Amino acid sequence: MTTPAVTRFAPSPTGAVHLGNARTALFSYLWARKTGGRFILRIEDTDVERSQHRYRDELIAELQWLHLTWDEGPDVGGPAGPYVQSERGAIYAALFEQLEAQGDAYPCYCRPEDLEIARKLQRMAGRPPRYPGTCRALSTAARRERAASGLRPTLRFAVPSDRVVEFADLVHGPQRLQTNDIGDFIVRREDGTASFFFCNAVDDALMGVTHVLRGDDHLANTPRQLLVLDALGLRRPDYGHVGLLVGADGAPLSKRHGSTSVQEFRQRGFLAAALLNHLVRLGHTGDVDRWLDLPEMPVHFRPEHLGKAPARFDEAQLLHWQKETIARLSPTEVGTWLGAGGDPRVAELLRHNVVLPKDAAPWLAVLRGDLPPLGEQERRILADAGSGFFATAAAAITESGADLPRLAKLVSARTGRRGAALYLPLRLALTGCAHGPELAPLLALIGADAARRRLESHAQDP
RNA sequence: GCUCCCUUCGUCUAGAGGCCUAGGACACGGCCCUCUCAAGGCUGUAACACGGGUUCGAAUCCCGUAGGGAGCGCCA
Repeated sequence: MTTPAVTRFAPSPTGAVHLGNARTALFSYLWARKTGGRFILRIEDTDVERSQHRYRDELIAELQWLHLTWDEGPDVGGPAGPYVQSERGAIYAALFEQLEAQGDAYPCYCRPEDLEIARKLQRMAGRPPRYPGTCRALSTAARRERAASGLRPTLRFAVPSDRVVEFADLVHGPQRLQTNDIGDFIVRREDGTASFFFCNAVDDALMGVTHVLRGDDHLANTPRQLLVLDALGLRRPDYGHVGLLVGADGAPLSKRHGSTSVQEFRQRGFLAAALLNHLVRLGHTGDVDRWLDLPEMPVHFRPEHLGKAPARFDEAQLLHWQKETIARLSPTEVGTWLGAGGDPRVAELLRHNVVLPKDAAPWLAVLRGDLPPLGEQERRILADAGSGFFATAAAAITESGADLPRLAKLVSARTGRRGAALYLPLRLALTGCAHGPELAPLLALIGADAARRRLESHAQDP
């Protein structure tokens, strides 16, 4: 358990960082930190169509926001660079050559349209859609002929027949798959770039990755990658396929579930530590229930407790960790989190009543003197206290100032009211709301003058 | 269609044949504390998908069924 694990996060810069990806990144990060190993960031941008620089920048920004720091990566370098796949063409080229020379790969001249048709036919015939092997047996002459006619081939891996690929999945246990169930797959596209099955596996091996944690959706594809690695004589990493992260309805997380990217949660005002605390419990159980700071998470991370079943993302639970996180923020941190940037006393006052920054708005309005309309029940409580009560209170505040204990003492002595009968009408007159933050600091912030005016406004009515 | 994977309270999960009249956390309800809300303390409701085996004994092992998911791409 103490052998240092080299793990990685290998996103493709084709969109915002999804929660599911963030979770596997977190698990990988924790594993490396737990064992004193290394955590690598690798950018898988072989899909030139969809990859964008801004996504890469965003992705890095989100990981930094989460404080998931990497030891090797595109920005910090490292011994196995470059860490961006689009810059690793030369490395792949040599490997393609080796594969071809060994007879483990062959050029394929089939056109996408033809393959599409073949797939359809196979499906209709009730057979799994697989590459029929058209180009596998092409003679050298035939290959030359096609090449001469200007066709640019892809490179296909020649999957050996009648063999069984076995591996021990870190979370699913022993796996075996017949090679006959796997069609020859493309390792190099027509444009010369490497395909996922190839470069993803190869880079893991080349970068010394020992443990690959990824989503369940890759489980069935792992044998292909193992085949490539074996053919190239590269070391197989251990693979762990964690159950997918799904929405509340059990369907794969998508836009219709609301926020699904790290960015969206950050923009809504969720704290990184809150997100981390929720994610670390999705499809994983540590050895403690309590809120954890990122630096102490590795100790409590238990790879053997990674789950196979899909986990539902439940915002109610995220909210809980958000509250826990807020409770641990320093006053200045609360201030910056709430935006306003202003008074630390305001931040301190609101921190227990706000889970997202937007929740602060009504209270900031109350401080400004912009009270919410009174409800039926609130009016009844005010009427019950009576205008005399508020006249007394307004008079008392000129003596006590914005000092609640003193004010309460005076008003209590003069009206005989105490407890809820005393505080509730005061709170209502002052804030317009029956519940909210502590009244004493609230009063102090409202100030004696504004408070007196609010009390007086209720002293008029009959 | 074929192959593979998954299935414990509403949710996240503990559980690796007897320790389980199934434990914890979140959510929900009640009580306490309290000017209110939040927090905190106590407490309650609530689950082994189904059907067969194996066994003295099964949430745990085996086989089926159902439901869900993934893969079979010049996406990753």
